[in-house]
Amino acid sequence: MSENCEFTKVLEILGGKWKPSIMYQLFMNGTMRFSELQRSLPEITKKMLTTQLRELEYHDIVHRKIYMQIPPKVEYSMTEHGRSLSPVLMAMNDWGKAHLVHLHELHGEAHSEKDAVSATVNDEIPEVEAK
Amino acid sequence: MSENCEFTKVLEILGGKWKPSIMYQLFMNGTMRFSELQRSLPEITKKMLTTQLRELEYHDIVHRKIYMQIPPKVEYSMTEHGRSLSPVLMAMNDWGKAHLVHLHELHGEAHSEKDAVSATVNDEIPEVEAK
DNA sequence: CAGCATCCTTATTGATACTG
DNA sequence: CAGTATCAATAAGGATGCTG
Repeated sequence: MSENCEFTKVLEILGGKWKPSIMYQLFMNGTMRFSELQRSLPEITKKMLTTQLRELEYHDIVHRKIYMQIPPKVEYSMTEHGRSLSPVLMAMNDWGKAHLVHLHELHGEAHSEKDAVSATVNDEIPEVEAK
Repeated sequence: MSENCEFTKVLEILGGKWKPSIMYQLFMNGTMRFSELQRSLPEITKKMLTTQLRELEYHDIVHRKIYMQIPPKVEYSMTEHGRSLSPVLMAMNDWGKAHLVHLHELHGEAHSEKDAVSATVNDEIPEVEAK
């Protein structure tokens, strides 16, 4: 129950479709400009990138350094606090590399996962163990 | 970019408001019945618990063992594959315990985080470094 | 007991156009 | 360049009641 709260909060911070990817980029490259991040994550829109960065900044995960100049220049980097997330990110990344393959073997890449979940069938009949 | 895909997929699997908590319970208690899980996570609804468990089952993270009897009895447990997620869960849990406190210091528990993010202000003026 | 079906509310993500 | 603003679409989450 308290555990539940922990995980929920942690997911608020690093959940979201792009946050782990953004953090990973910043871990790898150190300091990055807005446009660099956008190039690294080709599928993210400017709006989403801005939103996610603002949330990460709010949680003191990334630092935003604004250069007062024309044209504007803004650099993002992990904060001290943000760097403490490294083990979590790395654990996720490692697991992904090691185990996502397994899922592709289970069900081919094709169909929507939601449909597949709904379609769960029971062709399994474990032993009947009376109460 | 490939990294992005990794993280996105991993979040599909362990993202969702309750999945980490469910998995954590199963890690701690081994095998649990549906009703036991519900008691452990008092705020989850039956619908959400069912949905999340089905998704975890689809991804071969939890095993669902059905006893053909009246009244029904269903037991959930982590699969072999699911147990490989342990490092990720533990990293999240550790980080939560160690660093969530820090956030409470930054901004009091009160206001909605979304509002707070929107209200981010710039009273910070870093050095001006021309291009 | 362990769900499923239905309906509904909120949150997240995205496309597009405009701005200092 | 680094954003905002607006609008629209989709997804996630939840309340409630019914069922084998």
